[in-house]
Parts: sequence; C-alpha cells; structure tokens
Amino acid sequence: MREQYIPQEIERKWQKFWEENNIYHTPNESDKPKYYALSMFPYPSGRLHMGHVRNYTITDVIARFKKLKGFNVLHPMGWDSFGLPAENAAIQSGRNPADWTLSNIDYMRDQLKTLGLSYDWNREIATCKPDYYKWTQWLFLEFYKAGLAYKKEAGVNWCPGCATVLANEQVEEGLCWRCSDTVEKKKLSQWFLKITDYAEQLLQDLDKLQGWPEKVKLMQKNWIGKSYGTVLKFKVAELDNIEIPVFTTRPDTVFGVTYLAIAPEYPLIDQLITEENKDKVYDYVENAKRMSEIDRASTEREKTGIPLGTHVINPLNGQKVPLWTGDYVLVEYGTGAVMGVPAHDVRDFDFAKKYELPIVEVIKDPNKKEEAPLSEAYIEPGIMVNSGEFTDLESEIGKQKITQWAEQNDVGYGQVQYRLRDWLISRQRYWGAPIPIIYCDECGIVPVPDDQLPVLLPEDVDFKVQGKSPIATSQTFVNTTCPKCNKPAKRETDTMDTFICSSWYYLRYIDPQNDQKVFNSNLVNHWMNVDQYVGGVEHAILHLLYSRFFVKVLRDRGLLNFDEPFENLLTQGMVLKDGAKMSKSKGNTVDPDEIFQNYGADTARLFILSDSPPERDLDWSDTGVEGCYKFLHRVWRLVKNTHENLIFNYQDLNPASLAKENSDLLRETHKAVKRITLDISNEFQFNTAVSKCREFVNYIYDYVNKKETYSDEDKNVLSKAILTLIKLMSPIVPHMAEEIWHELGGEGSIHLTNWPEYDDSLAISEEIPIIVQINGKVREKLTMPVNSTNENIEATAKANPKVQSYIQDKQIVKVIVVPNRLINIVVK
RNA sequence: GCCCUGGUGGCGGAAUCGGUAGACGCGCCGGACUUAAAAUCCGGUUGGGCUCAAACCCAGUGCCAGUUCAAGUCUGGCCCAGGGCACCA
Repeated sequence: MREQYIPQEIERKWQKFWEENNIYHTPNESDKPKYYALSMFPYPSGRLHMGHVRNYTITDVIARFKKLKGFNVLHPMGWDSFGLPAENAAIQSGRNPADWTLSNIDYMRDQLKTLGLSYDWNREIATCKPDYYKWTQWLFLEFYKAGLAYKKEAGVNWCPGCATVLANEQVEEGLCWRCSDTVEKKKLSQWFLKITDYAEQLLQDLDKLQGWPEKVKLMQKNWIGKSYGTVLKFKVAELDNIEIPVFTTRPDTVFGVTYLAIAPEYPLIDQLITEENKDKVYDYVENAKRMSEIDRASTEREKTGIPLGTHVINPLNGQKVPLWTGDYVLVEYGTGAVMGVPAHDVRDFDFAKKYELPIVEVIKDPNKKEEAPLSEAYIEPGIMVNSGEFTDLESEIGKQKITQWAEQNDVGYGQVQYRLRDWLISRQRYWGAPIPIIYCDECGIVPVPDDQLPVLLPEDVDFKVQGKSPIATSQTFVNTTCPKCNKPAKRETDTMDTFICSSWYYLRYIDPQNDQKVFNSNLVNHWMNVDQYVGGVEHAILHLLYSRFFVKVLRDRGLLNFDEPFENLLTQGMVLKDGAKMSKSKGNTVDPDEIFQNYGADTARLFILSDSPPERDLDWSDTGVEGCYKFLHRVWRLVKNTHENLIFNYQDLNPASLAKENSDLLRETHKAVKRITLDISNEFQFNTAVSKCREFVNYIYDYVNKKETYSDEDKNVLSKAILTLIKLMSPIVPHMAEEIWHELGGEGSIHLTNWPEYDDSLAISEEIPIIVQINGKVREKLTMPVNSTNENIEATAKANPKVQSYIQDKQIVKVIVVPNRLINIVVK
C-alpha cells in the first residue's frame, strides 16, 4: 500500500474500471425492489458549477446507499439541451447551435465522470436530439388531440432581450426570468396548453405529496390561487342589452358598491363610453397600455382611472353608480371588471379617496363601539349594516345568502376562480422543438401526421432575424404540402418552450432507445414514481408544476397509470462563497475542475456534504476543503499503519468473550453503523453522518495508539471496525473506498457489496452516565449499569456525598427518574 | 402589505420524546516529534467569578412573559435576517 493518499492516481483508475465493468448499469428486470433516484438534469452551458456538484453528489450518495441496501437503482443523467444560450452563442460566434451544444455536453459529461457519479450512461438522453424531440412533438400532438393545445390571439409577455414571448411562470416581478429584461405586453397569436383544466387536480393532489417540502407545496398552492366567490351582473343604465359581470370574493359587501371599474383593455369598452368622454378615455387607455408591466403592477404607484360617463345598476339594491376604467383592474383575471367597495377593500379605498367617490360602510367591526368615519378599509368579517333585508347578518353567512339571492333572481352565481393561467408555449426562437403544425388555406390548422415526425430543425436559417422565429427564414422548412389535401401549405415556425422538453424526460430515461413509442407504458408504470428527486428550489413552480401537469394528461391519455411523478423531493440549498451567490461578476466562483485537480473528487464530495444539511445554503470554505482532504489522509494512514494486522475475511467473535477494549471497539462499530444508517435514511443528514465517521475514526485511532502488538482477537475486531468504516464511507468517497477495499483483499467492487448491518443490543453501552439534578440543576454525574431500576438510581444518588450536601437539612418534595437519563430531586 | 423559514461560541453547524447545550469540523492556543520548519500525533478552546491550580459556583441558545420537577425544544407577544407572492377583486 502506498505511503500517501494520492487521489490523482486512484480516481481515474477506478472510473475506468467501473466503466469497463459496467457496474452502474441498471437492468429493467430484477428480483430486487426498484428505486428511482433522479437529479434535475442540467442545461449544457459549458462547464459544471458547484451547484451541479452539490446536486449530483447528494443524489449519487442516495443512489449508492440504496444500491448497497439491496435495491435495483435507476440513476440516470441527461441534458436539457434546447435553449437560448446556444442560439445566442451561434449569433455571436457564428457557430451552429447544435455543435456548440454537443461539444458542451461532451465536456460536461467528462466532468461528471471525473466526479465519480454512478450513472447508467446507457440511458443518457439529450432533448435537442431528433430521437428525443420527435417524441416531444408527438406528445404535443397528444395534447392537441385531447383539446389541450390551442392557438389564440392574446396579450402576451414579450421579452425584448430574448426576442421571444414568455409564460406567466417565467416572468418574475415584471422581468424575464432568464435575462432580467423588462417584459412588455404584445398582442400575438400563440399556442397554449390548457393547464387551467387541471388546476383543481394540481391543487388537490398536492396533499398526496407527503415527501415534498411544505414550502414548495405552498408556493404551488399560491400560484394556482384558488378562490371562492360570486359573479354579479350589473346592467348598464344607459344601454339596454349590455351587462357587466364582476367577480367578487366579498358578495356580502355589495350594498357598499359606489362605482364599478373595468380594465382599460376591456373588450366592450368602446360601447361604454359616452360621446363627450371618448377623447379623454382613449388617451387614458392608450397610456395604460404603454406602461410597462412592472410600473403597472407596482403597488407603490398611485392608482389612476377615469369615468366613462355611463352608469350601472346594482342588482341588489337598484342603485345607479358610475362606471370607470382603472389601470388597477386586470383584464386577465376574473371578468376583467370589479365592483368598487371603498369601505371594505384597500385598493378601492385608495381609489375612492383619490377621486372623491362616496364611501359607504356596510360591514361593522363587532369589536368597535363608537361611530367614527373609516380611516382605512375594514376588510375583516363583521356584521352587515345598511344592507336591506340582509342587515344584521354575520358577514360570512351574508356571503351565502346574497349568492343564493343572486342565483334565484338570475343576476349572478357562485364561482370558483383560479389565478393560474394557461401555459403559453410558443417561442419565436430557433433552438427548440418545432411545433408540429401545418397551416393550410383549405383545411386550416392541420397536425403533422405521426409518420412524418420528427419535424426536423432546418439548417438554412438566418439567426439574426428579429421578432420572428429564425426558422421562418428557411424556405425549405416553411413551404410544405398539406397532409390532408396535398395542396401547398406553410409550417408553423415557432418552437416549443424548453420546459416542455423537461416535463417528461424522467419518463424517457426508462426506455431511452425506443424508436416505436414515446416509451413502453409497462416499464414506465414499473419504475415510476421517482422515489427521490433532487434539485434547486428555483424550479418550485416552473418545472415541477409543468411535470405534474404532464403526468396527469398522459395518465388521462392512457399512457401511464399514476397521478404524480415525484414521490419525494429534496430542494438543495445554494452553494455560496463569502455569504453570496457565486457569480462571475462578483469574482467569487470556485471552479470544480480546479478542486478535482488539487484535491480529487472524493474531497470535493466529502466537503460538499459535510458542512451543511442539504436543504440549507452552503458557504464554500477553502479551509473546510483542506480539512476534508486532511481527514481522508488520516483515514488512509489509519489503514496504512494497521495494514499488516488486518484480515479481509475476519471472524465475527462472540462479544461476551472479548477483552474490554475489544468489546468496546465492537460496540463503537455497531454504534457507528446504526447512527450513520439512520442519518442517511432519515432526511439525508449527510453532515451528521460525516461527523460520525470522524468520531469513529478518532475512536479507532485511540484504540490503535494504545496497542503495540495485536493478538488474533485484536486483529479480527480491528479488521471488522476498519472494513466497516470503509463501507460506511463508500457512498461518499467511492474512489478511496474502492482503493482501500482492494488493498485489503477485496475483489470486484465495494459498490456491489452490501451495506453493513448493526445489532441494536451490541450498539448499547453497558454503563451509562446518569445525571443528578437538584431542583433542576445538574449537580452530579453517576455512572451506572444500563437499565438500572428507578429505585436503584434513587438510592445511589441519595447516597452520593455531593448530592448529600445538597439535600441534607432539606425536605424532599419530589423525585423524578428518567430511566437511563437522569434523576431530578426537588427539595425545599 | 400578505405568506413561509430561520435566529445556538470567533465561524460552519450538533442536540430522537421537553431531560448533561455547544457533538464533529474550521480557526486559534499549548504539548510531543524535529537541528528547524512543514506534515503528523496528543491536549485545550461559551462568558464570568473564585483559585497557584483543580474542585466548585453563577450566567448563557434573538428579546419579554408563561407552562413544567425540567425549556434551545412547548404556548403567547415582540425584534431581526432570509425567501416566496404581490393591485388576483
């Protein structure tokens, strides 16, 4: 065995060995129970960053652990390889996006191999390859056939930076999620997926996801945004046949309506303006439309509006109130119109104050006695006043009564409303899966027949074109014939949002080479759900919501038989440096390649797991890395120095017959197995698992330091301890474990063996400390046999001289004994 | 503004059920080895009091109350930090 631990020598060697012997290949058929461990696949941006390293190391340790525990583990990797950076690189460097992407993949695949991850590379996929996107297109057509993909003209989010539209989920505070450019509104005809049809299921099924962080479920719940309310129809006083429906969650406040406001984009707005107001209102509407999303949506900004000149009739009390348009009313939500109740809505209150509209109080705060004008909106429930026949009702009951009344009198109805909008999937970009649709003058929208898939990306395109997809510049692509009537027709030139590609990739890993079907349903039903999904919390809504939607649709199309894709979800924290997110602009990045070269992958893996629990942020620390490197050297030396006294096929000796130091070492071995097994099984507490490895190593050092020579008994017990240690560490530092295993006489691979078992009865000490408290304060520590009786503990404690000094002359009020823990004597 | 999460030494973080607060590591200090240094091995390291030293005592898990024999852990109120949502009617 080498004097020193030199990772650069051993890591490459074992990576090659593992690959040549195909030890991470996962068969579909197996007697063992299945376990599907999955990391969120990366965008091939060029090189790995520390966030990747952390993500994949966590999943790898789980996969290796489960494999040793006897599971048939599926642990695949692939590439989310469509997307804008490739195209931008193409524009800047003149390279083809495909070349750029594929060479990045090659580099990053090497990096992943250098990290020693236990992937089954036979299952690798890349979403930009035709044999993958063929099936993305096929799935789009499934949605189309189900009536879940449709095209409509709509006001959509346009990112000038990316020169494409975005889905709602991809706009963060009015900015593009990718490039942070200010998002504009544009009216365009675009493809949507009807995710709103599944709003209720997506909400309900969150309850099934016991293995998800509450935080993520809550974010999805808020995003779906279910609310219960009532639609009330207001007739326009000046026009006979027009009604304006409003959605409200507070029908109990309808007697407090003093105006009604519609969105500036309200479709019927033209008819609702009186002649003399037309110029002013059109000016206002134009202004509102020009405003950017952030300005418009800001709650800081003062709300504005303008009266249209017409009026509406309150269906409950017949009152005539003015009709306004205001930029705080959103056309996309509810009916695009709101009833103004200044007394009981914060926004309406602001609006009424500004424009001197009346404020009519109709809900009374039951806790407030004296009459005083409202200084702010009262939005809590209360007792209804000034509300005709509903006066004196409790407002929560009033909601129901008024809704009933509206239904009986045909002026409204109860309604459930969701905040979730349909998913806009068209992108005016090249590097994505083309939407497989043909437009024919005769037949209209015609889906590309299955046998003509994939619709391949053309190569004769001008990437620099603005405002439309570069694909539109390819005449060979655009011009085609209609599959129905064979007459000349045009292809759809937009590509799909890349989130579509990533909504089903975990299914394709199961059957990656199938060229007949999207996947074999039986195999998918066998392997799914993903038992453990690991990735960043930034996908809490986007990717995770879309994937859940996909699975539900595929289930309803008969392609699979489960409701949810991801059984358990671990959202790992970020990797920071000096307390801040690593970024090139801050100059605080740490390059994984450099760490691999200087310290080896095992040190990187060990450090990234040991300093923080996985879901928390991790601050990168050079000295921490150094410490991990030293620890691995320490383990190496331990083995090196005891090497000649170690027996690979050691005997399990009868614990009762062992010398004290050997039974102690055996007990520590069982303890270590128990604690590390539990730490990894429960919540993946790798940081505490690592610290227990270190404690165990320290213990063995103590043992070894006291020995000059080794008896046969010593050798067997020490061998068990050290070989067990190596196995416990093998998921975390796979190369070093493999090397030591072979040095000690192992054959094959340590990663194909079994996780050590522990015996609970041997993991317990014979003597344990018992704390003695007097009036709750620790005064003495006793050492007593495990499982001593309460009487025994009490007698021993009372006999103790120090305890005596505290209890003599005092009256004992109470004695509490917690077995194997402590005794508390209460005295007066 | 609303919702969520978290606040423990110089630092990262431990602490099944309420039961020894500070495991393990980093850093720092000391000892051994060495001509010397590095590396290594061993020991110390919450603050304060007392002491030559130890023993011992007091305080201590963001702040203030409470429940309990016993609170980092439970309850109520507050402060601070981080995250999510944000004119969704």
